[in-house]
Amino acid sequence: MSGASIKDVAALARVSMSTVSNVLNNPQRVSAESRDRVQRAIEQLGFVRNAAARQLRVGSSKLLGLALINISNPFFTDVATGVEEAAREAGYSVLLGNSASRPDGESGFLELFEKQQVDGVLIVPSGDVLDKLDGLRRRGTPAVLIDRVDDRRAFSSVSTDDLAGGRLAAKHLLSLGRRNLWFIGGLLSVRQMNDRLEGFRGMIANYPGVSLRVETGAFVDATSGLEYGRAIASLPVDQRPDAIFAANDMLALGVIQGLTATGFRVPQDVAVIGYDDIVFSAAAAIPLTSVRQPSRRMGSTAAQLLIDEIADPHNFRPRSIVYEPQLIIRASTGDPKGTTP
Amino acid sequence: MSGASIKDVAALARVSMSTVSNVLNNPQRVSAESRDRVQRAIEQLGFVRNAAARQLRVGSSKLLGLALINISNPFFTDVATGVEEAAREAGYSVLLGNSASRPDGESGFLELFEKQQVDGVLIVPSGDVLDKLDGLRRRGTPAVLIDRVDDRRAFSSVSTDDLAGGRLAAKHLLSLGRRNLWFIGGLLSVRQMNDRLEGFRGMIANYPGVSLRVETGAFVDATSGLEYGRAIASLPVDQRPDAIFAANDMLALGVIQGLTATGFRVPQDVAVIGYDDIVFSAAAAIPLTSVRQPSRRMGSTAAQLLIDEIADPHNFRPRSIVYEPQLIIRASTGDPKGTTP
DNA sequence: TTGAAAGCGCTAACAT
DNA sequence: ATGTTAGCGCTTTCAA
Repeated sequence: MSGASIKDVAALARVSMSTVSNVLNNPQRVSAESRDRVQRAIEQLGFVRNAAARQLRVGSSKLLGLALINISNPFFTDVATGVEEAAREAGYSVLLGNSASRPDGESGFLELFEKQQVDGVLIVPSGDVLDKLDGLRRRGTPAVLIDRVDDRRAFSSVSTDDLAGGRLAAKHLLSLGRRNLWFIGGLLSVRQMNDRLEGFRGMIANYPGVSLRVETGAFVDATSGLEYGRAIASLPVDQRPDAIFAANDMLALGVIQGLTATGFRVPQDVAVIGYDDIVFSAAAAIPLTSVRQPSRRMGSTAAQLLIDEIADPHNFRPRSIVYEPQLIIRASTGDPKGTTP
Repeated sequence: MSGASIKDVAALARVSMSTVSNVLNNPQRVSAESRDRVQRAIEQLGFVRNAAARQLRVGSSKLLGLALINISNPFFTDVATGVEEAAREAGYSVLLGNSASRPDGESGFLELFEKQQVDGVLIVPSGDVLDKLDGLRRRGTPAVLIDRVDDRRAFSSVSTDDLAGGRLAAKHLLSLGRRNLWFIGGLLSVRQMNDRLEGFRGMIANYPGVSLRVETGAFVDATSGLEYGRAIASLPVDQRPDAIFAANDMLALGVIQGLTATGFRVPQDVAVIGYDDIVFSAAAAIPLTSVRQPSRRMGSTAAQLLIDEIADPHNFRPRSIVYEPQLIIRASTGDPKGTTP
């Protein structure tokens, strides 16, 4: 029924437990003959090393924890793909946590990660987890932030310049002649959100006669976007926007659906711009203009930073890597062909 | 530096290790006073239980392993969301594995799962893993298949009737008057693929004068779809399809992009139908007709089956739950409005 | 109600 | 080259 242990393998191969262990960890120290016998015994018994026991003894699990806000958003799965690539190359596996699935969100996962003795944590923070991460680090588990920086520069981070991203979006909409702008996003306590808004606002400040309305809520998914889009129809005409900056593409795609469902034309009546440039934005009904983040690269870079820190915790200096966002113009803000890749 | 152990907590609270353990596992057996002291010590030290040690002793990890083919496909993340919901309710956490990220694919993950001592495995199988799963079960780890059945009925499974799905697709295209049909999919050794094709083929057999061409390859993602779509332009006119059934929506979305990029009109020149009905299909440039699978429910049902089996392995009887697929008609096969939700 | 001690499976220091 | 043994942190009898 239950799995075979090193003891069983040793008995079958007529060697000691440490020889089996050496076959597993230092094959060169073992004679070819014993090695063969052990290998055969392992196969015969279907022996699989018990990681719990190994971890307990060695202290390291060769596991990285990755806490994501929402696994349904392709931006995050791209990040995850990047993380997995870099992790695999360095011999690590990744424990993927989807905060949305837990009532206690990301901090629930941090605790799971710590219990599971991961060697390090990667996190796309939404709530206020920095204190928790401090605790983790004090107890020996390093962490790297993805998608936002740590103002105190205590943790390494890999992010995109969200202030610049917000400015890019504003500049583009303003250059199109739009003057009644809306920002739609999630909680402004989430740093990324706030920065995108601040960049947006800052650029607008240079233009007199432009109005900005800020709509924020708890959710930033397609469904909530749809509701925002629909709600606009019931507003007095003079309160309607002629352009919307949505804090991520899922939200933007939903907003467009809501707008078109209630008879608005995008971009003629309302231009819409998103953030992240997820893969589906290019192929959307109305191809979406978006501020692109190099999601996959962010993931692999962050994993690399973390792995370096794990390998040499003493010489560790926090590093903040900030990528430049890139504006991808498509039909949702007026590119007539909408064919930009 | 490194984390505190039960021993440290015991020392600080001036009780024995077993009392600390009891506070953690059987609080009612401990006097209120000791409980308080222990709780304070735990907080003061930032103590977090070492899961490795606990697992080693108890044998159970309260972890479920979920092996997915490709985390970038929303169908799979929907399944994962369902799994996580059901798992969480039952007190389990899930270890999410993305086969695409490993050279050894899913079997690499099965080994990781076994090493990590998961209590059970959920898998959307692509390769031939049934032998591996047999081994796992023999060693005490049950498994449930998602998205396909086990012909030998040795494992429980949750799937959609892919034969029926294939027939649904064929019937729809034929009713539209299409006569030169293509099937585009991945490896036919993958059971789901093969069934979708067989259902498709079976329905076509009832119609004389209809041609079927089958194109299969290693990948079933948007990129490979794009290439298939493009390639059609370079074919002699009499060899071109007037309808394409793609084995999943990612592929279908890619095919449409490839077709439109080379000047074909969808659905006028070529109708395209996908499979899964991922969330982005409704909002695509040309809204995609698709065969819907209840992805999230499949995930939660599968997790439930697995958890039941873990709870009572002796009374276990394999169960196969098969959902009926549903045809969702949109513009890519001619619905003029393309507004079906 | 509490404590002492054995042992889960593995590795690593030490001995042979 | 191989074997013996202690111990990682926890839970769980069993005794007190």
